[in-house]
Amino acid sequence: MVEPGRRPTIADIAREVGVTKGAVSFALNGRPGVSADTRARILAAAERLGWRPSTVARSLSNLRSGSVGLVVTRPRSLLGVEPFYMRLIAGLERALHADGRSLLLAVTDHPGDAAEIYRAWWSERRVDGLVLTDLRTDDPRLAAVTDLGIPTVALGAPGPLPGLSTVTGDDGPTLRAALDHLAGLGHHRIARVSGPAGFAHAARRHAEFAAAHRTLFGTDPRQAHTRYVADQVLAATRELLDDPEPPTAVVYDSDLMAVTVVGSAAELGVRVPADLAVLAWDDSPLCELVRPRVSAFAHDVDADGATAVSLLIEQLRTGTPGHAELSPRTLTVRGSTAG
Amino acid sequence: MVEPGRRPTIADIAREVGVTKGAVSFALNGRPGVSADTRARILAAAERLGWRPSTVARSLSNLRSGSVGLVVTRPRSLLGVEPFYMRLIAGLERALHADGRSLLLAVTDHPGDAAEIYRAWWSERRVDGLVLTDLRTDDPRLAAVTDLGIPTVALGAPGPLPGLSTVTGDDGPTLRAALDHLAGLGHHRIARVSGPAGFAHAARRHAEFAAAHRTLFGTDPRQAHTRYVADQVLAATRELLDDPEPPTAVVYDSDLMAVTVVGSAAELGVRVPADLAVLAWDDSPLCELVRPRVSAFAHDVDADGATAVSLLIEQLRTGTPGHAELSPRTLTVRGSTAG
DNA sequence: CTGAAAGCGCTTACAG
DNA sequence: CTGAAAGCGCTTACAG
Repeated sequence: MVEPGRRPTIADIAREVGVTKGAVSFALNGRPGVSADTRARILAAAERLGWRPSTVARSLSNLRSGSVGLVVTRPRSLLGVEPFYMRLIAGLERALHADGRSLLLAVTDHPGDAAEIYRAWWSERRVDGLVLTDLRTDDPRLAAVTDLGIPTVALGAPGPLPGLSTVTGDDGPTLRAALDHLAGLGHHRIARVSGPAGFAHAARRHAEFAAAHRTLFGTDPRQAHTRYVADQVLAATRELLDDPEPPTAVVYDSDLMAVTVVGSAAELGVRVPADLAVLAWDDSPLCELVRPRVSAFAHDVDADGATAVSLLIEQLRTGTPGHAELSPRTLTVRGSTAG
Repeated sequence: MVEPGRRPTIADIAREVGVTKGAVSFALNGRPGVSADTRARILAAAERLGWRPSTVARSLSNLRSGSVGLVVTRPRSLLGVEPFYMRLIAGLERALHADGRSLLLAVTDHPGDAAEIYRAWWSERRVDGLVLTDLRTDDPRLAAVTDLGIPTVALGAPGPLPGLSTVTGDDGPTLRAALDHLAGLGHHRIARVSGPAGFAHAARRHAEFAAAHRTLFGTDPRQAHTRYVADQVLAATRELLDDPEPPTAVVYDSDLMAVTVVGSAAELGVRVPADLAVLAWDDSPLCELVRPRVSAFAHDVDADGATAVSLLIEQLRTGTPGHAELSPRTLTVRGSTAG
């Protein structure tokens, strides 16, 4: 008998069926070592009592927490509007949930805190592994996870990293496709506004865009680095437009950046797309909020999150990091780059 | 000696200092029962070894998980663009983190799943309590958490609920302020587009807006219920505008709704604010993305999350649910309701 | 194949 | 004030 309110344990089942707790554990975990008849009676009792395994008890035995950690190190003000993070979190949670795991989340405005949080999580045995995003050039977090030996997957890493699982992507083809699309519309002064150079992905795209531009036009493109904040994006754009030979098209490093510019076109003194074509890296419903709607390169955040999770789970099982590709980016043409 | 890679436990500290594990536990938790000298030596050893408590071990002893659960039951497609959820999650995480707790998150497209997830979390001892949002009229989750006896705080509940902590707000004054603001600009045909009637907050605001409108104008206002999806919001707006005496101002139930309408004003055949003034419930940077910028009633999501968390923690400690008020809403006037 | 026992890393009621 | 021991709910190596 289990008094109401108390949640049943394997001891209750064992008493009910008249076997040991060990036998119950074997039966419930589908391991050999218990007769078919006993197993059936144990499963029936578990069902009848409404037994579910205690996650913490199992974790303590396993020395595994069942959780995967993600530290989002972006300003809170950005988090609300930049759709990427919510989508990433939802995607990771879905993939982890499907494997009976959960996501441990921390949000901090200060990037330097991340390594400290990892250290605490690891020593408190809160996480079995980590998902890293927004890798920086010379990222201090890499040393931290390597030193501590935390199984980790780096999502969107520029390339394979020693000891980590990585989900990498080659942005070159996408950036060439961006240039091709715009050049096909008659543009030949095509600039780019990039995220902060401190981000590995921004630095890499910066270099790859330059290379693609040189191949196509034989010259270096104009590119600006800026933070993902509205007024700085507008300032960077204004500076590009102040050039004696201003660009007629700009590729932005996020959908939010591009949407901000299209929304503020009048203040910038340009018409989109007549004076300035605008193309976004990353797509989201934000791109459909402004007029003209914003052309964008979409990628499948859910799929990339699932890829990262499966690599990490595999690494937890085998001890060996794995590598995979980001989902490809596909262009959706809308009004902001109309012909 | 603790071999490298292995994380130290209180047994290591006990051996190092030459006392029992119990003494170590008392010392580390600041409880009486150990001499000042021993305590100091224990703390020093813990520091030297880099000891941190194992969360799962502590949870198993305490029979408390240290986690609070949130199930977000909105379509994933909405989650990316609607800033509220990411802000709520970040706010809850911050408040919980400050208390050494963590947020367990699940995202599901299907509202019916939530009660099932609560049940699983509870029986697996994954959570100590829950945060409920987006209460529905006759919400099946209420019966579930009451039956199971899960400590729960309902954020944005219409009023006190038996057995639950609640953070409630009176929307009446805000809706009257909305009408006053618009009437002050000369509007007297003021409609409202509301979220689905199934949501308790939408139903309540619907009724309170009607009451406020009757008080001010002596007539019932036109109001429409719609899902938080772009085309349905536009359809509802179009229907209002098709009236022989169309409204000259509309109050929308979210910033995203209002921004969608302002972004699509041309398709709707209206100029904002000349033909149609637009006012949003909830503020976010989205409101600054379109032109004209959208006037909105802001509230402090972070503060409300912190309030919910502190009520829940108090309830976990005392067993008694508490009640508090939502942060007040403040109007930011922008171009969409310019004079 | 089966069962009794130890162990995961903590906390705490209880006896000296 | 101090210490030895049992317990939280599982898993699993080991002996019958």
